[in-house]
Amino acid sequence: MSKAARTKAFIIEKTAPVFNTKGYAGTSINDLSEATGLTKGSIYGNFTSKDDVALAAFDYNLQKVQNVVKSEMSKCTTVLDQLLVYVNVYDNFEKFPFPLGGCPILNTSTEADDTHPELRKRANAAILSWKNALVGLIEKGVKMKELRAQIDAEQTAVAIIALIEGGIMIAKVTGKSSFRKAVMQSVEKMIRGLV
Amino acid sequence: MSKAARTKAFIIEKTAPVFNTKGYAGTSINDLSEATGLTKGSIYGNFTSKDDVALAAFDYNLQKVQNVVKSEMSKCTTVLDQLLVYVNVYDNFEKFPFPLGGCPILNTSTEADDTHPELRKRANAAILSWKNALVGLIEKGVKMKELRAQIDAEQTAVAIIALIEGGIMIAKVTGKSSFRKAVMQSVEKMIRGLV
DNA sequence: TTATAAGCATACCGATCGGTATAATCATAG
DNA sequence: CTATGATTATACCGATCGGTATGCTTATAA
Repeated sequence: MSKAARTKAFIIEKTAPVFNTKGYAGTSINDLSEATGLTKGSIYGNFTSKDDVALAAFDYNLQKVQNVVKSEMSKCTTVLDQLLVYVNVYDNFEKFPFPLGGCPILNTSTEADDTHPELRKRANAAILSWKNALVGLIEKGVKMKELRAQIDAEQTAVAIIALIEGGIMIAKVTGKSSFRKAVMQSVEKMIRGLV
Repeated sequence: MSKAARTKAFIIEKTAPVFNTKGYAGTSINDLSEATGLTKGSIYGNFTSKDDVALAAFDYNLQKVQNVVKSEMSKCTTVLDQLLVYVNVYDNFEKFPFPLGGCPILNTSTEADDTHPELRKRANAAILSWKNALVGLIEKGVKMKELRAQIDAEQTAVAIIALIEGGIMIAKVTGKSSFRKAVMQSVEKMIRGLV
């Protein structure tokens, strides 16, 4: 790993939480300098623009979330347990290495949908792949006779994502994690209703 | 109504959609000038700061949403129908005079939760009052024997809000209103499950 | 060990940021 | 119709914005 690659990774690691809390428009190059301890010049030596850093930071934050879920899922054998991983993970948010500032998909989606096509594209892709993963999981469960046959996999998948993201948003702005936990109970009900 | 009051209302009306699409940090005073056709000086003649305009704009956008719901609810007699107003309204988003840029609660919450205490406070209050309205409605339904007695009103209310906000977010970033409609079907199921 | 390039800091660019002092213009009560 | 205060525009403030040109300082392959 070259020096440049290491510095680049270092910058991403340090600035990702800043972008995820302050947002794209709310984050200045100066913020990136402060977060890394590097000067503006050295940041622009490794990235071509603020956009460039922001996109890499989003990818990093998203990876972090996906790693948590993937890691927990690998411990499960049944489809039901795999689906319940989401409940577990988002119910115990703080126990996992989650990105500072909450869910990057939620944050990036709401900021970028009207303002930043490239970031929006990434958030869009993240949602679609999440949804497809859920649909695949549910269909697998149906095939394995773990879940009922008459399930609308697509509708269920989108509802689960909406509940999770909505729950995160509510808990974050109210400062009450109990709201997130309440929503996760609804997610659990919904998942157990698939059996 | 004095000239000043009319101008103030005019500024709010014209800038509210700008704040709701570009966000607080992403909106400049120059944007406000362009949106109103007024110069910076005259905006600061009616408001003390950018914050001042932003807060008023949020209130305006929130009012707009609440008016739609209130107006539709007044046409309903049963609690069930009143609850289903949310499904109807958010399913047919485009047919109602909704604020440009989507749900102001969602937009403001995700941007301001880590950055802007005053805006966050307002978004927080909006969520809580929405939740309380739902809880009140559900409890009324239980008392009137319209709904089952064993309902966890609080949990149901939070779940409905989470579904709606999550659904809006997903639909907005993907550009597929069908996702929002799918989520609203889940909300309808949830509500009909209360009977 | 030394040549050479890659990596980083300093200093600067024009533009725009939020905000204000002051002058011109307008509405309105007497 | 005029006086007066309220309202709006002009012009400007220092600070910060994203970005860059230019050197100094390192890492690294020969």
